[in-house]
Amino acid sequence: MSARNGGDNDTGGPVARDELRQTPVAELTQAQAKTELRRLADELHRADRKYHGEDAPEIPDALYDKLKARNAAIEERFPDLKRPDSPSETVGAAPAETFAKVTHAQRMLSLANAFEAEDIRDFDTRIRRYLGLEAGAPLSYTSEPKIDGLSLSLRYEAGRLVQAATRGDGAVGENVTANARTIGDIPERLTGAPTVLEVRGEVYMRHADFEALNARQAEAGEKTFANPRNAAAGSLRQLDAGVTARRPLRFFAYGWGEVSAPLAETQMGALDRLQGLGFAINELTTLCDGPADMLAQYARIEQARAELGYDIDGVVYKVDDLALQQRLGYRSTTPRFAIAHKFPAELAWTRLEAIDIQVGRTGALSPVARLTPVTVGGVVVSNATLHNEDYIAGRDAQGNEIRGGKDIREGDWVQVYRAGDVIPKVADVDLSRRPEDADPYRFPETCPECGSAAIREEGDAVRRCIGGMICPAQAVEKLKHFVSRGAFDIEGLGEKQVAQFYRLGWLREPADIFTLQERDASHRKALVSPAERIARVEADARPEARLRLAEAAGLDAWDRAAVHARLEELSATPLAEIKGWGAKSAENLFAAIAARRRIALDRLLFALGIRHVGETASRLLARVYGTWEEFVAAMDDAAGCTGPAWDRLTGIDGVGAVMARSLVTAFAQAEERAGIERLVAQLEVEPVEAPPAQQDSPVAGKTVVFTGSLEKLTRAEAKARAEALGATVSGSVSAKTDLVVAGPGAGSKARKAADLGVETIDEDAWLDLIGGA
DNA sequence: GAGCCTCGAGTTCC
DNA sequence: CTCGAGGCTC
Repeated sequence: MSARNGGDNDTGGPVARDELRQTPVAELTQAQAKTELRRLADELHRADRKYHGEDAPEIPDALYDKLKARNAAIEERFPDLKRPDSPSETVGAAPAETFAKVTHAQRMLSLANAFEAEDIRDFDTRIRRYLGLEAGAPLSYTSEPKIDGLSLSLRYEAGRLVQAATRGDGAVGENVTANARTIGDIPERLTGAPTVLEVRGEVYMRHADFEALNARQAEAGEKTFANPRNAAAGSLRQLDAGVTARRPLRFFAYGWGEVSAPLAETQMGALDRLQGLGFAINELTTLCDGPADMLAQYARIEQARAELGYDIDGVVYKVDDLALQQRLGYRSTTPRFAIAHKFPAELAWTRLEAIDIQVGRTGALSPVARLTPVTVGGVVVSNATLHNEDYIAGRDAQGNEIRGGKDIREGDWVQVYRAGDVIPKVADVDLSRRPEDADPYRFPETCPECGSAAIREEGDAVRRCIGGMICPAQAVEKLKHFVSRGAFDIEGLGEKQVAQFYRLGWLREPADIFTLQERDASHRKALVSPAERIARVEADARPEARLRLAEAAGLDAWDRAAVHARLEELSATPLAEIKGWGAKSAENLFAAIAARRRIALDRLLFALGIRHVGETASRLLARVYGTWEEFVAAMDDAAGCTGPAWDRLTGIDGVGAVMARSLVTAFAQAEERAGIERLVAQLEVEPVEAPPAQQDSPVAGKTVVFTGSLEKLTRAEAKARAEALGATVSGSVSAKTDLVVAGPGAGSKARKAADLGVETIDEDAWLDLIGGA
């Protein structure tokens, strides 16, 4: 147990023993319960307040946990007595359901990965080439262990910690300020820091602390964590900062975001500066003078790994010179000046019990390995992806043998690892342990969910079910996609609910969502009769199909008559009276659905789930066509895959022939089109304003060319923005070009611009010109 | 036509 | 997170 955690329950002293001699919860009277809840609330709140900044907490952690457990038990037995200030809710700060979102002043990027020595040498070569350095020129890098925790950005203004945010998707994270303040390694105040300073680093948990925490959790009857990283993540993301305060979290600083004044001229200098300000910097951080030195340092850190006392998953190298870092800049998701050299993934052998096929929303048949559960990298894995047909067969997309041509069979012993420490994959097969009766796996040529043909297009890696909305798996996945975050994002209608409603026959397609309330009011929710639902699953050879329907109907086992009766009953029962719903949640659901009848064009386009058309493409299309009517007309006009409408579509930067054909086909096919029309009939589609071409912008009427890589904008965005400001964007530089915006890596176009005497500026200058935002 | 970069789609476990 | 494939640049 760490020094920070007061002690074990048996060291709790008289108070603890007294607490434990309480009346069992089951025997409490109402009045006793009420009194005790008040006392527990007082005590726990006081403990939470006292905990911060004092060496010795008022009560030991084990007792704190017991009091909290008792409070929860009493609340469970007497829910009506639960206090408004219940300690089981958020302590201190105003109760919040989730963390507030925080937009990072500077994006928190991830790092490119390297696995081999070769990758590191390539990294060095690439950087030298990019910077135009000669082979022998000196170039140093910092190296430091890559801590296996979660990244955190700390914002200090005038030396005070004002905000702590998780990485999130890099652009927007979660505000965990109250929690970060409870971490001992994170200073509340800095002296001598720039006015604005964002410190970035990793929150982690030491092995010993992790084990002590798990022991405590187990004793308190709460869930234990699979590994220190999960424990650290789970602890930081507590809505109750009082809980975080009791978790032994630590913090290493490794970088920074926005700063009002430079920290130093080198990476190493900046880290020293951060250390001087009071941050912990990893003690294994060193300076390397080239790839050979970096690899030697990698070997040293790998050696030291087992003794460190905390998890690391590789080594990070960064160009030391900050001016060079700036010249190298960033790609869309990673800096060019840094790379993470990952340790080999942990491997584990286990038995492949079965190969199952899942059907996705596009009809893709994906094989999933069902494994005898095995621990890999601290997590128990029982499923793993097998990618596709070729991967199982031991062939690559060109039909060449891979992995020595070992085909994977049910019953085999397979080697599993977690790619990027997350996604379990099957890496290898032990042929010597293959059972004699193992047959080569035959990839199905019909859809296991609906029996339709599953066809593999020429040159495609995946086999797809052609059943469309006939296929229950595709229908459910389409519905899930429809309600997902970037699409309709209907509160109270998540994956579980749509799957359930589909099984009950209440929803067949997205349009049905908007008629649900009406059907609910008339006590006839089912669009598919119970008899039909039952016939459907009885036609399915797999017993789990029946079981799933029975479960959706709220039964434990398949019994045709009972299922039929339940389906009838549920269809006729208002949602508000169905178990697990209630008046308020039903009301909220219908309100949320109604609120989404008005939907922005880009969300609608994404929600349709047309192949190759994702979030980004939907946004582009919406900006170009503006309104639903305009968009549909364009799809119809382009149906022949030729003509001006087709040219306009494929002329959009980011839309090629494949996506265009996919779009046009979706609107031309009678059934798919009818489904779309049924949906849109329920909606009011908000136009997306292609910001009106401004006549007065500094670039209005000019011809602009973008070249090289842009860092703050995608090319498509840059083009759209420039056009919105009245500029014409061209692909090649000519005498007619007014302005060239050249990012790093610009080649022939920048040279041509120089030859022609065309004005050339960099991306930042461009953003200044058009007014930033 | 090759090579790079980004997007889309599919994946697991908590 | 990773793979595959689409789309763009050179």
